[in-house]
Amino acid sequence: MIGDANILHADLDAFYASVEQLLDPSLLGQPIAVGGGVVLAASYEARAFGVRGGMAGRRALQLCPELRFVSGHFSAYRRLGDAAIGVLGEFTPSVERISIDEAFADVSGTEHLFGPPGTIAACVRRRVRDELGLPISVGVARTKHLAKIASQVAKPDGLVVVDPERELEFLHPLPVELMWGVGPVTKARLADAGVITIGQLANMPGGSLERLLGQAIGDKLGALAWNRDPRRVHTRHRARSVGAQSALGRRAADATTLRPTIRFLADRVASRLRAKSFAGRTVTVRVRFADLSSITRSLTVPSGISATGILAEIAEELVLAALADHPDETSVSLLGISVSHLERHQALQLQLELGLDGDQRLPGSRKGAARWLADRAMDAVRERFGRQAIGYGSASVGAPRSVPAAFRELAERTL
DNA sequence: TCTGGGGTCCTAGGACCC
DNA sequence: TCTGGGGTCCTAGGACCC
Repeated sequence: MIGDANILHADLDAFYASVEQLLDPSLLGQPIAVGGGVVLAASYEARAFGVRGGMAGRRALQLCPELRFVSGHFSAYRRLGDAAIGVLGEFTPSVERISIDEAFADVSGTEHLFGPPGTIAACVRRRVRDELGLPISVGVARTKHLAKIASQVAKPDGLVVVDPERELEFLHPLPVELMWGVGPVTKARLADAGVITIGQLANMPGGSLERLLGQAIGDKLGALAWNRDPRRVHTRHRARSVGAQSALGRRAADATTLRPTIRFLADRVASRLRAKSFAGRTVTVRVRFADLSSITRSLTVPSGISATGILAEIAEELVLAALADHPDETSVSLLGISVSHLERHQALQLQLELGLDGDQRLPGSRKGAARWLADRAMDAVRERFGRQAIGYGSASVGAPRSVPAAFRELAERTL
């Protein structure tokens, strides 16, 4: 006996662009892009010309000369995204938020209150449209994977309910790239093997999928293609890493030039960690060169880090090591810092014992304590007066201008 | 045609331990 | 001295997602 189709996947359509069209109705029906140098989001009218998120603004304009660029209203995205997901939450507490504009919900056991899942989905769509003015597509199915595919098929502004008796009939004719985990590389590998549809993937001879894509991915896709998706909707997720990066155009590949950016990034990451009482044991830096090739270097230390200064020093050492390994590269186009192996931070204690730069190895280092206290004092000022109010000298001027700070904050996941 | 920022997961080799 | 096997951790790279 198979279960019922109780999983909803709700996804706001072209979210940022739809909000802009809501705020300024003269943009309705127009090809618009949020952003400037780079397209952060494009309306469906712009997508019809091939404009896509992440595309260079110049390229987008070539594809669509009528394209209008608008600067983003990021606080409105936050408010409206929260409100839309909040509508789902009025039907069930079992809501798993995936991003600003997307969530799963499990409506098992709510039928006596609100009717069958398809009715709930229609109601969610109507309410988001009536109360917030935004289009949202919803997929309903027995598994998360199928619900997600259904919402993609439903777009724009649609609803698709997959009958549990006809799941494979629905799934197998669809192209493989609709599956979660199939991107451009995997799609191309499958195409080389003559596999275009999910049904073809499902029927590949035993073992050939694993040989083509590796054990884990092969197994996973094989299961998904037969709609064996064991994942449940969970309401809470634990973050595994925290990071920040900045594109730099072209900067000279030397420590003096890069130090302010390293400070800026370390400050962002470490203050987010401290805000939630986390620390991390592994520091990873990413250096992208002018030709867009990139490398990473990482270091794992015995106990967690959350002080800006210590993180910045480790990151700088790693960046220097990376540059030393590539002496022919003379310019850097992006720097990133990320901290993983997160652990709960026991206030001051670990930081006191930490110490990584020279004499700080001594337990109970006064320098470590002083740094931690200075960081906390700065965090407190920012809490009252905002992030821009105060910063370490070099970090505060190191902020690159590529993307608004509000966009960074919108993309952050809560720890 | 040269693209932002914040994330997750997988692979593979090497070090190290038992 | 060379040989086996298994497990864990770290590092680097890569694909993918929103």
